[in-house]
Amino acid sequence: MTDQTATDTAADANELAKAFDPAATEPRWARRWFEEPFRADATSARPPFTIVIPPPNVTGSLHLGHALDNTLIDTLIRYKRMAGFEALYLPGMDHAGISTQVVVEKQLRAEGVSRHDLGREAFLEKVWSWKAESGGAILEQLRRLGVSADWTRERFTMDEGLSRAVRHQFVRLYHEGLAYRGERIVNWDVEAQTTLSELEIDREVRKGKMSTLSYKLEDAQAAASNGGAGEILIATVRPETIFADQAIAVHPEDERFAHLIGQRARIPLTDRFIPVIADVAVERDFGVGALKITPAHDPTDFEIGERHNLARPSVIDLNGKLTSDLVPDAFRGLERFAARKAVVAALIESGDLIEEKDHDTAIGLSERTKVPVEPIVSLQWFVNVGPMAAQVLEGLDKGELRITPERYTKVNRDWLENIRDWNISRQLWWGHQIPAWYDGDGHIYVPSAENPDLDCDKDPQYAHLSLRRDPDVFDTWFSSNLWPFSTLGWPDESSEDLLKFYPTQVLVTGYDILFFWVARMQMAAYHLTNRAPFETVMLHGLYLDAKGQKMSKSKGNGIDPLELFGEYGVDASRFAFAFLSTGGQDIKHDPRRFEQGRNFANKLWNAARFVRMRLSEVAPDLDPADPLSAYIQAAAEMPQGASPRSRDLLSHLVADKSKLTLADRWIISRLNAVTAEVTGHLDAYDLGAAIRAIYAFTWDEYCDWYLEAAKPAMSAANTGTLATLKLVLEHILKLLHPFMPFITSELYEALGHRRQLAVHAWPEVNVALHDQEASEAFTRLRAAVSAARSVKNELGLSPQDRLSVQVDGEAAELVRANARVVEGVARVTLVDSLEGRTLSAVDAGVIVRAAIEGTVDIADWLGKQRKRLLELGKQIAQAQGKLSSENFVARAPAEVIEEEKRRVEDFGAQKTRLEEVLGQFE
RNA sequence: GGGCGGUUAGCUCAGUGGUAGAGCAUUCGCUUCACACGCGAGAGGUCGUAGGUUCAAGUCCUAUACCGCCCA
Repeated sequence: MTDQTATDTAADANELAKAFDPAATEPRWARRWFEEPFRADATSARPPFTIVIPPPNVTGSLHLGHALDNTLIDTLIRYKRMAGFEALYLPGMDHAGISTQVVVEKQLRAEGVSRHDLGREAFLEKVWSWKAESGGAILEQLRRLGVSADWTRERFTMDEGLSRAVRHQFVRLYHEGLAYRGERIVNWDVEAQTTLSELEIDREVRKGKMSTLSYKLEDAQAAASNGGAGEILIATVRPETIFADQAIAVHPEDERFAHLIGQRARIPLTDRFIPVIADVAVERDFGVGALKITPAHDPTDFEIGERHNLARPSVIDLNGKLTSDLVPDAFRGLERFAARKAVVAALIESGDLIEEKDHDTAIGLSERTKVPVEPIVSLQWFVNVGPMAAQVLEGLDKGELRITPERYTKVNRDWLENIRDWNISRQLWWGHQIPAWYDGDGHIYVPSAENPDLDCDKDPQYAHLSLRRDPDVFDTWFSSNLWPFSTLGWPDESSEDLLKFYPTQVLVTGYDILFFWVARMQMAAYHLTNRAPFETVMLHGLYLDAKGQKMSKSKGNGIDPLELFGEYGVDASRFAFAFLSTGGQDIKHDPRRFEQGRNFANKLWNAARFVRMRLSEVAPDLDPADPLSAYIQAAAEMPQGASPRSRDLLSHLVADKSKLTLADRWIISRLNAVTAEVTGHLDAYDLGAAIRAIYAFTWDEYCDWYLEAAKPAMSAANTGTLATLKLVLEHILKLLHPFMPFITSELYEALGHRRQLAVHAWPEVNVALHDQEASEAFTRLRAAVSAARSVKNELGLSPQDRLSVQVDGEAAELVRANARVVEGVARVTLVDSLEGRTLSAVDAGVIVRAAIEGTVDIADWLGKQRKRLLELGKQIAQAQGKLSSENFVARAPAEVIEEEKRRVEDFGAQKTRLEEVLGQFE
């Protein structure tokens, strides 16, 4: 379809639009890259370069963080594809268990329905239809972003293949003894009705109360030993849980309480007595120094309870309500926070509340529902991740995996070193149902290692049993941790894709999911595939709002990427993302960066438009037999062999410099240097530096200087200049393509190419293109032009006014030899001599003079020159100071010393001339 | 409590040892035949503070202040 599509384009219109219009260009390419995806070939001989997308959650649509992620990924992928790699950008999405279920439940609630009203099957149907909707929106956004993903390989974490991978992971971990079922204290989300892992909880400090309660000692003797006080005071922030108290704990070395250890005290509002125990976990400085131990409702208490063999009755149910026979009737059935108030009131009434004071309490909130989590004791599935973490740490030691910015390696390590068992079961419906079955006696049945795919209730060996499958599903990260290899065919280890594209080269993601996702992928990959899942982890910063705050739905400060795309264009947005991404720093939103991208796109568009116009004007006068002319004329890409390839053309051009002007030689030399620079930055994954280099070269050098300098030579007689114009522009398009794929593809086509730019080769660096002489000479010409412009400005002339100037200095001869360029660009006329008083501008190697006519106010000019003189004096003194220091001369490298000497000379010469110029006004 | 990042021009940010940069804003002048989403000429920083290392420090080290983030 390539050729057919190409017909309906700007390439065939006679002229490009005056301004770049993203809306007129982007949809066509976006559609093309989606409909004809960049397929990666597992059988190719090219070296692989793989990046798997951090799969977006199907909870809605993409935010700016995703747009940033995918821009960076696509830029690297497009670069590597051009550079000769078998580049695979593997797209897909995450079912995002709890997040998605919460979203759909919220929708249902708005309709007055609960998931239980629907039942599991009907509810899942709802979620799948939401997945289709959300997934479609995400896909559309990625499509608009122009990512060159291999859409034939799109994956979803609940695909058949990926679900199979999850099951294999679990079965294997179970038989290795790493996955187990046990009763532990877990974090319960009373709204979502599921457990949560540590990572799914946000800590927040809230204002609360700390209550000091009186627990009456059981016998009089104890009371006596307590200085007559018949009580022990404890501090708590959760008085409503006292009914589940199992002990009072004090620090073993706390003299205040030593005599009470072993005594018993009564729980207020009840008739039950609990022992006073000693445990080192008690903080002596907290409250009054004694704690009530409630194993079922606090993680620390749970641990203390385990050490002392305490029972762990629960008094709060899964809905967060007080329950159990232990709770007095008055409070039974109350919601936990209401219960707290009621219990406090009762304690005041009974006189057991000694004190209540303000206290900042750290509480855990469910990341998804924002509800305070309730620690509860429950039978759940866990993974002992210690051994897996150890494998990753070993790999990090061996340097098998690089993280950039490097500082995150330590963060990664610290987390792995202090890792705790991972609760992987969730009481949700949306997700991978756990492949574990139970019989009536509570025995566990898990598929065999030999045949993990066979359900236990279909396994003939268990036919005599009545098995019930665990209704729970896995934590969503228990599937996304397999993403880099499950998407490539694992557990089928002979999968062609897996063999070719795994391990992947880079993982690009925000540092905020280093623990959630990156570390878990590391562990799964090392354990299940015996290797690191990626060579490099490239972490970028978070995309913050203009005030520097995290964007969030609740704050309503989010910015929709589509709005930015609409306002500035996708290329401009991608430019901004690349430009802003430096060193993993957080990114504060700044519309000015998007404007810069838009302006840059327009600048490039107009440069191309200009070049194209000039070339088509002269094309009829050219001889098609000449290869350069043929290249210039080409309205369509020449058939293979008829036209030299562009890099050969460049070599051809510089081989015969007679056809080139100084400006041509200079820009080709600069192009080569910039190509080397950009390539180096891209290889180092420093996209910000790369785009900056391209931007500066395109705007400041190609447009501002080269195009202006080339204007006088744009005639049919100068095939060298015409070819240089086109060649350098095409190279710019190639260098820029990974960053701004739409406009570059469009312009490349408009310059007569049929094959889309994305599949062309990356420009090579060629030392033969370096031209020191031209670089130095053109720098002098630039100085002459700038000086001439400065003089015109001082004289208050309009740019179009012609001014006669006289040029002196070392570079005078060079300037005269290139008079046409200097006269054209600066709009001056070079003359040999001038009458009367003159006003001058001095720059490196040149002094440009113009006659002062009439009543020009030169006070301003004189002031500037004097200031300049002072500056020069300072610079010279500084350089001379260094040169006269024995230490400097003895220790500094020779080239640095040479540089300082050169400065003294250069500045000295300028100073002399300035003094001379000013002398005539003394 | 532990760890990390930031502090550079009015604003937002680049810049890891050798003459301080960009975009925007600002001053002056321009409908110069690619571009006013533009062109030219300017102005504007003792690089948070205090020490130190070095021939040489925005850049390396130490301390410190303030802002932000992560973990407990």
